[in-house]
Amino acid sequence: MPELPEVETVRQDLSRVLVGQKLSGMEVGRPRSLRHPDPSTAARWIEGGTVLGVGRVGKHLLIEVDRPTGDTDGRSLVVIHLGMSGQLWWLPSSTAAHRHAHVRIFGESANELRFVDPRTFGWVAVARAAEVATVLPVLERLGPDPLSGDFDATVLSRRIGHRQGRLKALLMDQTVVSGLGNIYSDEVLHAAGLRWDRPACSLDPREIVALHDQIVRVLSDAVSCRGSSLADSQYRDLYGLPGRFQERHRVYARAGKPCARCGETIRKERFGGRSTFFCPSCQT
DNA sequence: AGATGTACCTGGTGGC
DNA sequence: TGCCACCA
DNA sequence: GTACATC
Repeated sequence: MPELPEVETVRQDLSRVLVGQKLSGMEVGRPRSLRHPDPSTAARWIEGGTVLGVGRVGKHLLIEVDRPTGDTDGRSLVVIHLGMSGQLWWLPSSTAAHRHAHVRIFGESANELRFVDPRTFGWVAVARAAEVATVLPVLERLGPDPLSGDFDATVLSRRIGHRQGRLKALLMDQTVVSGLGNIYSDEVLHAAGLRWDRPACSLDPREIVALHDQIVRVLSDAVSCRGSSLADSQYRDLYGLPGRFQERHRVYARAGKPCARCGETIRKERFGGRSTFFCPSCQT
């Protein structure tokens, strides 16, 4: 399941191969995977354009394309969310078709960007720069990205406010802070020594600082390890290679094993229909 | 506002 | 081997 | 991973 570190890893690799690349077309195999607009209009908006840069906010990838032929303004944005099982592959466009390759974006170098997504929860959207906010309101509602400049303990404290909900729900709420999912919220909470079911507003200033610091530290470490690839899992980078951060997980998928910090047995509980891992002793 | 359940999908795993 | 419940 | 309905 791609979260911020996995998306950031793909962004870095994508930036290397895509910036300066001229795009020659786009093909949509599964309409459901294209959020906006229709396939032929989407193709028209990127055809002949050159990639200026690849950005990211939270779990969203933003590919910036200039439009030399542009009808209104000069730029388009290709926005991609990988959902639970989405992958992006950069390969020769002659490579054999794949059952779950739902969107293909062709580069001039005879390579293509393939959006592969078995579970189909991910999506691709194309928007003209001026209409992004209108067409994808979800982007406007995102909370600060932890690896950007606008996230500090004060911001986090203000965003926690008087929220009574559980800490893990807060971390996974993309409108509070963007990029954390099931794996990294568990890892961050363990690193900060906080229980997942603490009411968010029960944190004292010292704990808020610890939480902020560990959000930044855990995500940064995970990026430098190129993300997490679970045993049965879905995440692979642009070239099909797994990340290494799963080797550093301290709680996620480690139920029954000893806590690396205190030796107590890691527990697994159910929260919001998904697994939550924590140390019952050193997370308070 | 918060908690809970359901829906959207496919594929791999482990049990019997 | 097939079917199925369970998980991501 | 997310959106939405319901208590």
